[in-house]
Amino acid sequence: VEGADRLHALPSRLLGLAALRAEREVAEALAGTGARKWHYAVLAALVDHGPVSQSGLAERSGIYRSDLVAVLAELTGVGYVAREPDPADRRRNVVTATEAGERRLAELETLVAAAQDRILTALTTAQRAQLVRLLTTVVAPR
Amino acid sequence: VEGADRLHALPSRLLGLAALRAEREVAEALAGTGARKWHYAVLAALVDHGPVSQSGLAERSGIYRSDLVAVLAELTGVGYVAREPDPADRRRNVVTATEAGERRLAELETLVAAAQDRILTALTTAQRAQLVRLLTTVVAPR
DNA sequence: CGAATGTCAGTGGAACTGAGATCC
DNA sequence: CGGATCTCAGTTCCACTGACATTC
Repeated sequence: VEGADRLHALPSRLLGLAALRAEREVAEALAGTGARKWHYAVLAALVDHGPVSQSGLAERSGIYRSDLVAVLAELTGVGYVAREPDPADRRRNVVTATEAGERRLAELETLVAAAQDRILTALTTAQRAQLVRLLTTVVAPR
Repeated sequence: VEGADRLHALPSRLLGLAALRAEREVAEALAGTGARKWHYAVLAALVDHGPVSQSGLAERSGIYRSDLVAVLAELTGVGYVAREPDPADRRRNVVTATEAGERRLAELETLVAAAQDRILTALTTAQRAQLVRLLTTVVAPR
């Protein structure tokens, strides 16, 4: 029988390990400025696509709409986003990134980008692109 | 400005998403027979490399020494592994896979393999190998 | 009415920490 | 003695669920 290392080539295991390190790298990078990954995700989603309702924002950014509440409370508390009732549908809140929020996003952007670089440090530029392509395919809705 | 989708091409995000789906797929596959991913990891590590102490097993399989205790309790409880004090060093326990454990591993193996297949269903065989190669490089000790 | 929205409380799993007991 | 090993208790974080009030 071959001395196969079942664990070390298992895709699900490799994904878990890589994701764990990536998560940590990002968290560590953002921790210095008191931000967490959802702060970046929410700000990026808002700046890239404009104001939305909370449920729409949850869908865009991937956060759960329950957990979004706490994140928005933090971000509005420091003035990075504004949350106002939608006059057209009073069930909804319209969430908008403020100018301070856009500046904050730019700041976080460099930190996140540096973290990505640290995560993929062992890969060439072409390999990084390929990895992103493969992962995008894997993650794509069936 | 380009309408760039910062989030959708972010490696750390893609890794997190893919890992989450993979984790779920494996958990779901194993849940049918009452196993969890650590059961497979521990059995595979034991069968592939032979008996070890708990700390060695923890290192091999990636589980924490603290959490390993509970997993071993479950596996010894149903007779898949044996845990005996090491006569040469009585601080240690020697953990061994029983014959029933080897049969159990074979059973879990097919379930786990099927889960991997479901995870990577959108990729060709060559792409899967490439993904494993890239992830292995990313995860490799620096 | 049913359906959607925002909010809150809570669950379960996993990674991780700290401390004790035993033994080298 | 210092250091390693096993064990237990507990913390923190995150994805996720369920329920509720309000509004469409």
